[in-house]
Amino acid sequence: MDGGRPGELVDIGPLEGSLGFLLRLAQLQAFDRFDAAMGQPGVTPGGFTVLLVIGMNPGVRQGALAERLSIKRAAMTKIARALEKRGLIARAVPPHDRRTVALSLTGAGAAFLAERRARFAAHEAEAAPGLSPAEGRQLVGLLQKLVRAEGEDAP
Amino acid sequence: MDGGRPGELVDIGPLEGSLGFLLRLAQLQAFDRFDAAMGQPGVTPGGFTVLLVIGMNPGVRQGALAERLSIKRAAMTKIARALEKRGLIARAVPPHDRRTVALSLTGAGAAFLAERRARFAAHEAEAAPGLSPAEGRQLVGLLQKLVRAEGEDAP
DNA sequence: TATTGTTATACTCTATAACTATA
DNA sequence: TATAGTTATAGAGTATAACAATA
Repeated sequence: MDGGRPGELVDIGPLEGSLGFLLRLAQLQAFDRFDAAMGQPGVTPGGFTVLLVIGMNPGVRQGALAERLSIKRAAMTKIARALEKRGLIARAVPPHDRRTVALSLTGAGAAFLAERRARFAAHEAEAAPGLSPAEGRQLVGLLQKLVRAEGEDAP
Repeated sequence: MDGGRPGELVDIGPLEGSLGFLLRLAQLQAFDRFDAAMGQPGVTPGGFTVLLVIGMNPGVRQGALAERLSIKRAAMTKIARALEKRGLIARAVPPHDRRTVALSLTGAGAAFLAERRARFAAHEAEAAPGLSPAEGRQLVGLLQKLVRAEGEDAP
């Protein structure tokens, strides 16, 4: 697993300090850690995220949720349908605007979320293996700053 | 495009400081920036990465390349085949171990890479929009530390 | 006309398992 | 038997375009 037998050394040159490459590796690692922490009965990071945010915003419009999470509307439809099919969320059409769909947790969804929320909190607490708590906070702060700069024309 | 009309506010709670969620947003942004910088005639970040590393390690074994880039062998087969089909790399079976495949750039591949390498360097230079150069280096440093801690049992 | 959600399609990336040919 | 590459298959994620219902 060391990846470095003599004769097998591979020089990745400028990738060593490439933000894009490092983000990919970090996300692969984050996925693995999420799976390990949240465990067995099928929750993807995306699905959990959606459940969590619906729980915090009962009746949230499906499109508003998609926009907030940077998920395309078409993709959100699939996610929401799947969660509804599993009985974790309810989808209702409000009378005042019948184009929209309001999302909320079912009892089962709330229970499901409650049970995993503690695991998620623990997962986030030991968020960054190999980094001190201060470094972890620093990393999060830098990423927030980076992400907020997205698409802004005038700094 | 502001995503914040009254009545549309969506509280994402613990996601605000979630490393996994921020990594996803940052990677989406990095993809967009890569596309904008590298432009038109089809190079995915993955394909470019593979080309770049083959260029720096002529004759590299396909499996060693996959391991170094954290790409599964099966996936690397598809990528290498596609690059070969486009005439950008050559695949050769060395006589001393005929199970393996050694990868190298063709003339066209070398030209293709040379033409894009400057663009990539420029892309990396302005790597982190909204971050100062010092913050950018700090972010890269923290990600490197995070990624290196991956799978290590004894710190 | 514009917006919301839906469907269809496609492409990338990832993961797994079974197969082959070599060692 | 072990390894390198291949193939097949599956799933998640993303992106686009066209569509229906509603505003």
